[in-house]
Amino acid sequence: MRTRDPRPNLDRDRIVRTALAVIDRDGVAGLTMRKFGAELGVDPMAVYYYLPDKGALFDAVVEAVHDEMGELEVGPDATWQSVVWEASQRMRTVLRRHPHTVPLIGTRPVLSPKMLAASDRLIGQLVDTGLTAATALNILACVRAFTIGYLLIEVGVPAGPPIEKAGEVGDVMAGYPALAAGMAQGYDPDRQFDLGLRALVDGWVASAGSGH
Amino acid sequence: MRTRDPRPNLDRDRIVRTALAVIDRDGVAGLTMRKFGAELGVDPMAVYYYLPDKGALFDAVVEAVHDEMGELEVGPDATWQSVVWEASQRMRTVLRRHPHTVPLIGTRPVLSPKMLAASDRLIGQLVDTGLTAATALNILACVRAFTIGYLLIEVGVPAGPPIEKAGEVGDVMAGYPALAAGMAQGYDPDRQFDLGLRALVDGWVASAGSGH
DNA sequence: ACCTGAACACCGTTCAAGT
DNA sequence: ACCTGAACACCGTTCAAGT
Repeated sequence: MRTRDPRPNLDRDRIVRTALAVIDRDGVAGLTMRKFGAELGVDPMAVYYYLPDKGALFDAVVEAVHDEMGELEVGPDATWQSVVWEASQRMRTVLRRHPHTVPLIGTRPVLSPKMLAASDRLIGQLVDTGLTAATALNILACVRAFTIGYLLIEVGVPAGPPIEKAGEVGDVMAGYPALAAGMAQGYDPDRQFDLGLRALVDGWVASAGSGH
Repeated sequence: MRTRDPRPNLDRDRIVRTALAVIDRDGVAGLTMRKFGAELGVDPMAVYYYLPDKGALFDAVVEAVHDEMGELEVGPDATWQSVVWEASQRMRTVLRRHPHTVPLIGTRPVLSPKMLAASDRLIGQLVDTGLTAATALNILACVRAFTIGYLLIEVGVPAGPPIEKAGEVGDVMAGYPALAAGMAQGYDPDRQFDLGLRALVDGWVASAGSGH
């Protein structure tokens, strides 16, 4: 008895936004094309009119998440260190809003025009602060590796079937004194990350020069 | 007409070694329980006698790869920098032999006794060189993040269905001058990685002290 | 142009049964 | 103890068909 909307009730944007929402809620493995169709209120195969396959859907989600990072505005007195720092922190902030997408981001290097343009722009901004393009690319690759690698460990979302249980972590720690000592003060992932990022950025200056 | 071997022709070790070999050959998605049974020459369900499910098989593969890294022998004049450097390089070497396992390693933080013992040992070795346990854990986490993050980008193995094609990379680069300039000299992943790792290690000294 | 629905060729896993 | 085989409840995707 529902009136049918004569206009298409599906479009690429709605599909991608919904996919991201489903992944945020149910994880990557929780997004099946069949359940996804139900979520959208259409036949599961309707999605294939807009995207060739599930891989393309994942790539589109990766792009959507990257879009959420926006563009960096760089002041005239910015250093390359400040630009790199800001880029990394922003990536971290956005990915912590979408923890289930981290394995996707780390694993699907989308080479769409939009993604390439974003990289090109960022490298250009780094070059403007005095780096060579090659050095900019190098440090960006390293900082990205650190950022997503750290998030991967931090969120610890298994990509496949569930992980074997290992009992109470607290109990297990008893047999590993150095590990236990290291974790005695508790651990603050943000602080740890900041220390690592700072080391990576500052260390580049100390050991490799600033690109000229 | 074949004579049946009266002894079990399956054991956990053979299962795990074969699984790693299959993943090396066909990728993670190429390992299905049904094909895996055929590979082993048994009914697919035979594996379930030794491991509860596919996730446990993946965890066992992760452990097997970690085992391949072996233990670090640390001389009396070793610095924490040399220990961390060696641990990272060894991880990189082993994972480059098993590129398809990288997403698995990055995504399945196995907490088995063996893995915990290995971490405990390494932290202990770092403490012996003068670091506090907390600092050792922190820098280890950061170096691991960098190492697997870098490998993840480097090997670029899609975890899900195949990636959307983006035409010839060379052609596409035309519209992205900074990117093109950065890649003009070609790129040497080993050198890039070494620079990043060195920055991370040296930077830690410069900005956070050496733990006392 | 946009969506449906049946069909195909797969999956992982449970469970009772065989030896 | 160790392995089999049928069965269950799913998958992603193709393709012809509907409107």
